[in-house]
Amino acid sequence: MTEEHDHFHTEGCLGISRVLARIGDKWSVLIVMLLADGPRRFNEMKRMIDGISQRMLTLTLRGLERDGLVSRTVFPSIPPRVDYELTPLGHSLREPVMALGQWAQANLVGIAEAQAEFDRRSADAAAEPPLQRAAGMR
Amino acid sequence: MTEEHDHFHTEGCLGISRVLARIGDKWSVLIVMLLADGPRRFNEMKRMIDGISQRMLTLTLRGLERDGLVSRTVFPSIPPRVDYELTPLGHSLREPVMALGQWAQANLVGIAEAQAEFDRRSADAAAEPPLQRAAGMR
DNA sequence: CGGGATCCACTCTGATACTG
DNA sequence: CAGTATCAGAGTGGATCCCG
Repeated sequence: MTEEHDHFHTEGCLGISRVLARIGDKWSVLIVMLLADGPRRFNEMKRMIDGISQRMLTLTLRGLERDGLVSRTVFPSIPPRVDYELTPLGHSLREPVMALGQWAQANLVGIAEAQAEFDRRSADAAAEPPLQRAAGMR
Repeated sequence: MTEEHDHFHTEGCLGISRVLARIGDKWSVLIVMLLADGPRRFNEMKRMIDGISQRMLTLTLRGLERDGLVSRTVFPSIPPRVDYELTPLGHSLREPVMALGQWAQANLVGIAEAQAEFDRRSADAAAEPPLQRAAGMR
């Protein structure tokens, strides 16, 4: 069942990769956080996120629904109405995600600084001649 | 700077997408967890993870180094030796990641069950005729 | 040993058009 | 309104070869 291409101490973090594969995409977390306030309709969510295409909203909601994080309720009315809502499991995911978000905000500047310095040093390294002039290239 | 294609309550979760874009890839978390035990050499890590290609190991380490999560130390010996180590920032990331991992493990079965039922219902839906037989479904 | 460079396969995402 | 279907482009990851 569980493929073990990583054979160190898998016990501690086998599920992380799984979870990250699901919520690590571009929209899942945004949708979960959006649904945290309560049920939403399809186009309502589309408008609120609006960088998202209807395709990705559909696909992401399907994935979340498949994993039991989101429930889908169809009202057979005219016009049709479909509500998406966080399941208890989906709500429970909010806590660790929020923790990650708090870490992110707490360290945003630190990361930005590290990036800036890394890029600066990379630029420096690229600026100096790539050839060895140690032998006295005349 | 910060593009706002999501205009709901961005304050609460703007950094999450950033962080997920970094650690949400296939190997970053694995590497961070691996380095949690202490410094490791390049090929040593490659052997321990072993599903990974040298390319992705290099790329992932570069990304982590750029964000200040991992430090790279070169020993100019023969053969060359390079150690990778978690920075304090990298170590601090372990906590929220572990929280996510614990959530994952706590809910692995629930997710698997949800997936199984979803797939089962999808199969059912695909099996029955795609045309409406509503006129006679009493 | 620790990479860099290149090529290729696959996936993910978005844009567009059509359906019930 | 709430999707589905198809296509095209970008991005991601792997395999291979090469270099210091």
